[in-house]
Amino acid sequence: MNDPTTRDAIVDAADRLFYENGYEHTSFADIADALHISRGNFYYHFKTKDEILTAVIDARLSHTDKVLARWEAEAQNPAERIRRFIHMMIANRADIKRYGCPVGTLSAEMAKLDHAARGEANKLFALFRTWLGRQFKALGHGADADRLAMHLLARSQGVATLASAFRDEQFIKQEVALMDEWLEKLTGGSSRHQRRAGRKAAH
Amino acid sequence: MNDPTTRDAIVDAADRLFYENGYEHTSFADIADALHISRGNFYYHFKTKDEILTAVIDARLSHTDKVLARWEAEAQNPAERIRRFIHMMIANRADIKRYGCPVGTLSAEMAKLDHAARGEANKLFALFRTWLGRQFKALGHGADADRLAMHLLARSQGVATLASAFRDEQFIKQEVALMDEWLEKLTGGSSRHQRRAGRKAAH
DNA sequence: GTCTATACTGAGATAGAC
DNA sequence: GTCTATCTCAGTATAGAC
Repeated sequence: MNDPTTRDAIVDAADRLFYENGYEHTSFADIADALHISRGNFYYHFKTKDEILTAVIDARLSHTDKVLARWEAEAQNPAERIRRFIHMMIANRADIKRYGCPVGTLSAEMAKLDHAARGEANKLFALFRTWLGRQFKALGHGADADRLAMHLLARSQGVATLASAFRDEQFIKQEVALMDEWLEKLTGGSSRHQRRAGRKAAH
Repeated sequence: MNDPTTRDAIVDAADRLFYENGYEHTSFADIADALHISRGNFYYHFKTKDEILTAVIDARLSHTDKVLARWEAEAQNPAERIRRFIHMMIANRADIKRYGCPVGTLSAEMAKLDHAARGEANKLFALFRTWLGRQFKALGHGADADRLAMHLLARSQGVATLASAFRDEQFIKQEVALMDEWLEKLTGGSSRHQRRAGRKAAH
């Protein structure tokens, strides 16, 4: 905690390597080499690989928290906020094409390894789930809010999986357009007007 | 090739273990222990871990081929065949909940490892993709057949990912119902009539 | 706080006896 | 075809010098 730079650099590098190569496939040497630091120095900051994983997940959680709060603040209405979520896939399409979704692939790996951090990793999913659920509720879909949130999460996960398998960015754009349509229909086709009017609708 | 039993037993056990624990996380010892054979015997049949992986993928490919051919033969019309694909998720829901989709998780792991067998593993996806595409084409969606096939594949992948993350079988049923609706709409709501007219209902 | 040296473990792989 | 014994090497982890 005293000198955050080295520690933070380790977490950053580990975050990236876990995403690109997988948690298990990433060794201490890989992280140390990426930072040009020695393994000994490494162990001064983290005693075990699990500790790094926890730190990486925590960093992702707090980063996601901030992003969701920003979307909440910047976007005028729930439909627009949900659209931000959907269009995140466009912004990250190059990474998604190569490595899939960082949330989904980590969660899947933790499930296979039956790793202790599985619960922590899934909090990332839960974060999006509750946030999306809140938006759908605000749109007047109180009873179905969680179901809709899960549905949209699943759609994006599927898109990431296939885009990565077939290395196909175009597919991401196609499916994002379909999700936009779906959202449009859900908001009674009035969400663009709503945005302009600046109010939350109950359909 | 002379005595297929031991070799086949190895492929079977490896198939299961790769699915449940991941390829990288599965060691030779794990497979040997599962079969109660020695590691030496093991290496008589397969020289490297990659060889086993290739054998496992080949086995999955030929198995999938057979299943798709059976659906093609048993179901009366394209809509009914697509429904078989969708409902496969119900039949396998217990495994999906625990370990995700065998096709999607292997493909994702190969992508992260940047493994030589990535192309082979993705042939499993391609098999479903072309088969589904053929059904949609037969339904009269020639221009959109591949897009629809990819869309449906993505939906199922997403369902598997979320069902596994949240250990939620109910979610699979919910989403399967939505996919059924989607298919119904796509076939002009006439597919049930087709099925009833064609054949004894599958109960 | 950072480095070097080193111990320990398990996984991949081989040789050769039976 | 199957086994035991053994080798190598990468990955995890620790101790202690600077």
